[in-house]
Amino acid sequence: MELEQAKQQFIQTWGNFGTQWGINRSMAQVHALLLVSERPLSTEEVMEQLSISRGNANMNIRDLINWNLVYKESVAGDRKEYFRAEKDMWEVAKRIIKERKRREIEPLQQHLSELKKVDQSYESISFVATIENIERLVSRLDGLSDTLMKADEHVFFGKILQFFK
Amino acid sequence: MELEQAKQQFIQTWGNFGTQWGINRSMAQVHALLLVSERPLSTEEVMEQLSISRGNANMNIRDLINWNLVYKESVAGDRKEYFRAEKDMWEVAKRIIKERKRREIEPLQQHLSELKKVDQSYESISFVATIENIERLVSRLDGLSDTLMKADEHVFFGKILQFFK
DNA sequence: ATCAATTTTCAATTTTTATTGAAAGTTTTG
DNA sequence: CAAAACTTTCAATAAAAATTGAAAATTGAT
Repeated sequence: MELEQAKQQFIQTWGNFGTQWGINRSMAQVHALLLVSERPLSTEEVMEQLSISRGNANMNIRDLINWNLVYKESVAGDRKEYFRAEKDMWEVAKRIIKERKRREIEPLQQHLSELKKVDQSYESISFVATIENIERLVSRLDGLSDTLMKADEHVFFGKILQFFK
Repeated sequence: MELEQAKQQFIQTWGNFGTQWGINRSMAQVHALLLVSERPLSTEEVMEQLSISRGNANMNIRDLINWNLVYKESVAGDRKEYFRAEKDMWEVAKRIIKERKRREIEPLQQHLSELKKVDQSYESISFVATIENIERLVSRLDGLSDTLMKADEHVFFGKILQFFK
């Protein structure tokens, strides 16, 4: 397979994978494009290579910057902004986890904790038990993700695999 | 807050949370409804309580059964099928992980491995390196999920937290 | 301060995804 | 085996989400 073809393939695959995890296709594709690009790209280049509109390209690049997965970069003698993706995938994973935690897990925990304020009664006992069950699970996975974010990749996987084999 | 109100709230929250993770709202809501229901429910009851159509209720219940999160249950003297959710949330998490692994992670690994067959050339070196980086990350997270699925909840979190504090 | 280059916004539109509901299929009962 | 009870399917429709593109805003060079 030719390199350009393989890159296109990757962009498609990454886009599909993204949608399955609640990330919009364009955003995942822009991310993929920047991941496999040797040099930083301008908005124009992203538009062209993915055949998407200026607005779409702009918004998704901004989003990726907010997720800390893409950086602005300036190119000498050019006024345009250029963009470059973080390529260390362990870093990428940590940043995605960090953001999803902040945007989704923490609000969920907030909501769950509110729900426990339901009027006490015989019937509400098992409801509260279910909510607490969910809370326990969420906070454990959350704690695991903290561990993951703070740890160095090799140490993290090294120690865990060691333990369970 | 009243119990019924709290249950409704939970159904909404779980539905929203689901959509953020690529799970369709109705499916997450049916799951939530069954999670907080004391007794198994029939398709009719699901339809009524969530105000959704028969087709929608049926399909999402089937899906939940395929995800191993919901069981059929028969009620004596009633010909209808009734449905009950798995309420041990640690089990729920393990089953979701298992299914997403099978449906999404494994195909992704397959694709990535194909992409490495790109024509070798000076330019393709860094592309292959990026793909290998992603492969390494995916297979490590995948291994972690295996560990998680095999381990007992308390042992798992006990040991991991022990290690990193 | 001007103005061309560039970026951002957002209402309108398109595309994708989810939902409906009625018809077809299946199962169970008498 | 007829027919009622129940479940499944799927083409049509509706709703939600993503995308466009042109206008507005911003930037920065002179």
